[in-house]
Amino acid sequence: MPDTSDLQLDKMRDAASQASALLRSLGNQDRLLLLCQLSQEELCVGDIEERLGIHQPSLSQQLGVLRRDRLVTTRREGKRVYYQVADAKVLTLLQTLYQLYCAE
Amino acid sequence: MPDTSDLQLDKMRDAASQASALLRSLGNQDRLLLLCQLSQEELCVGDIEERLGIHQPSLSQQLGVLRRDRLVTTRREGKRVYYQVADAKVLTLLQTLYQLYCAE
DNA sequence: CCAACAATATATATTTCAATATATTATCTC
DNA sequence: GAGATAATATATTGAAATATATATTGTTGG
Repeated sequence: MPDTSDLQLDKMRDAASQASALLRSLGNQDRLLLLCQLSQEELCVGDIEERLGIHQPSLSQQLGVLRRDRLVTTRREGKRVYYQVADAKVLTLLQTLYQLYCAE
Repeated sequence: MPDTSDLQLDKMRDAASQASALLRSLGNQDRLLLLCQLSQEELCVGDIEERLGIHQPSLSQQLGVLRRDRLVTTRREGKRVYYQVADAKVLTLLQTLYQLYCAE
């Protein structure tokens, strides 16, 4: 029979499973950079390509990962596809990371 | 010749490189769980094993990763090795993750 | 149909994971 | 001080996931 501490451990494991999945999604230089861009404004693939100098197929692949993990959503406008951040947790984490690595 | 925006991009890339490395270090369920334990108090391997139910070799391997990435330090006391968190950024991130996944 | 924009496919190299086995270090007992 | 034991670390292996570069395909608008 599970006791209180086992239940707590299950909850911790569940939280850790979700949290570590998000950390892996962000744990790539290119994905992190492009999420930083998207956290400021909605952008299409070409915009991101130009800003970050990441080649298109590579960019599309990373965007595909973020789509799969439901961290971004897309909107097509003619030939262009616009991306935006779809997960509030991402924005919170990006803010923390900004403080740790980009602020004085 | 690099202009201002190139310099900014270099800085961003550097920050993203460091940040994404940290995210990868934390991006594993077992490592995240054991860092959560260590964020509360210094613990030896056996303590962690008992609390989390992770098998010893697996635990030692994950602790080895955290040592390699300089996120924890160790102190030997007789047969036991005590671990503690050595990186303030880890504590900050854990706090944010706690708010996102463990708080109501 | 052609050009622009984006996604997918393919191939290869690398990293990571998980399980098992073995080694190291320190303590204890005789 | 020579084993025996406890605590921890390392090695090994095979499978799975990820990264990276290039090539190809799909979609839309002109």
